[in-house]
Order: sequence, then C-alpha cells, then structure tokens
Amino acid sequence: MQVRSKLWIEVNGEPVFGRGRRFLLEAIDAHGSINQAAQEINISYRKAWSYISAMEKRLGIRLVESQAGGRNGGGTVLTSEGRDFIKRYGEMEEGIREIVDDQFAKAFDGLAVTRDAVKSG
Amino acid sequence: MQVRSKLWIEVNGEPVFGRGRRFLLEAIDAHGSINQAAQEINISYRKAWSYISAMEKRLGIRLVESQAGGRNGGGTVLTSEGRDFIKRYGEMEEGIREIVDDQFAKAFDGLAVTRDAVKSG
DNA sequence: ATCTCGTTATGCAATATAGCCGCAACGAAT
DNA sequence: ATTCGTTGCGGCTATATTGCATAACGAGAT
Repeated sequence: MQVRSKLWIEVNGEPVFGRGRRFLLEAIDAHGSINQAAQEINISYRKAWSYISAMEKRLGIRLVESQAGGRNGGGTVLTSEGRDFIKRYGEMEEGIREIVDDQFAKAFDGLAVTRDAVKSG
Repeated sequence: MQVRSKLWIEVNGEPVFGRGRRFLLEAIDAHGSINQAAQEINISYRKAWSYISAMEKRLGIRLVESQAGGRNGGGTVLTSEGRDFIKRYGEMEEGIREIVDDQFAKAFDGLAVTRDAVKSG
C-alpha cells in the first residue's frame, strides 16, 4: 500500500506543466534537440512539439529557443526562463513529496490491513 | 496560474482510494444505500458498485455491509473499518492540501510572468 | 550552384485506448 | 409485488496518441 500524488500547474483551467513536461524540457536541455528528447522519453516528436507549443502559449513564456537548418540540422535549447521554471517546479515537487509521504505514514500507521506493505513503496 | 494536485492510494500499482471513492463512501454512510449514494454524487450504480468491489478486493478489507431484500429492499452501511479508512484518508488529505498551496506560493513567488494570476485560483 | 542531411513546424486523418453506460436477469426478504 | 443489491457483457463515446505529408532552413559536401 502506497500513496501517490500527481502535481501540475494550470492556467485558466488548462494544464501547462507536470512531471511529463518537466522530463521533456530536461531531455531537451540534455540533448539540444526536440527530436532526440522525444525519443529519449518515448513520445513522438509530434507530441513533444504540441506540449511545448501549448506550454509557451498558455504561460506566455518562451521556454525554448529553436533553430532549423545548419551543420546538424538545427536544434533546440532552453531559455533561461525555461530553466528557471523547471527549477521552481522541481523545488515545489520535492518539498511536497516528502510531506505527502510523511502525512501518509502518520495517517495510516497502525492500520490493521496489509500492514507489512505500509510505507513499502 | 494555480497548482493542482491529485492524491490517491495504490495497492500493487492499482488505485484503491481517492477523492471520488471517499465521497462515495461518505454518501453511503449518509444514505444507507449504494443506489442513493450513487445518485447523490452523479455516478451510475454500476460504477459505484465497481469502485466498492475493487476497493475491497485490493485492500482486503470489508468497507461496507450490504443486505438485499426486506421492508425497504435492503441497504448498505459502512463497516467500522470503512469508517476508519475514510477518517485516515481525510486526515492525510487535509494536511496535504494546505502545504501544496504553500509550496507553490514559495516556489513561484516573484516569477516574472502573469504575476497577477499567481496564487489567484 | 546544387544536393544532402537532420532538424523544426504544422495540419489533418486515422487509430488506439480508456472510461462510461446501462441493459438484463437474478437473489433476497418482507 | 416491491425495492434494492449483484454481476456479466457489449457497445458507445470521448480523448489521447500516432502517423503521414509537407515545407522550410542552413552548413557543408560535391
């Protein structure tokens, strides 16, 4: 038995950022390419691009800087705002995860069911 | 811009409890009937029953006690374990919600984008 | 000059997946 | 007969995801 949580940010009721999108941006940061990033996290380029487009539109921030053409065909890098956003989100998520685990352990400690599984995951 | 979170409990990777199921059990407690509870929270009896069945199976706890037949056709009430589970979950959720908002405010305070919307929702 | 290569950019159709609905038939008890 | 619980099953709908197809871009090779 384990607790799980999902965390995301919305603008006008539309999701703009969550774990998946975070991974995407991080992968872009690592590879310098939307294409390669998408492959790494096993989503299609199409979807990756849609995510980015929606994020930027809804947030009103330029998260990435792209260039087509050139020696290696081009590439995409994060803007400083993009990096900042990831950092903030990471901090938030980190802080929350601990507290969720904490509260779960506190609330369900001593439950007479599948006791051996409590706090296992 | 606002943060949203979803919280649930899993057993072996299968969801067993969350906000919706909590409401369902509370409604059963209030009405003494799965049927009426389902109507109250706008889900079909079919779905309500599926929820309950899956919960009990995966948790290995009897959450409700049902009886078919009789003067009013029967009914369903919570077991003490069921009531206990709801209580524990409620405590956990309560403690977490505040902290999520808190962490969000802390992490995204001063972000130079759509500043007026931060902490609005 | 032209060609090649890997990338970004974008719409649209097709497909896959999941979730939901609700019938239908039965059991129980009074 | 009534009222609710129990359960299988098949179909529907909504949404997510993929998969073309196309175009442009620009450095370097030919």
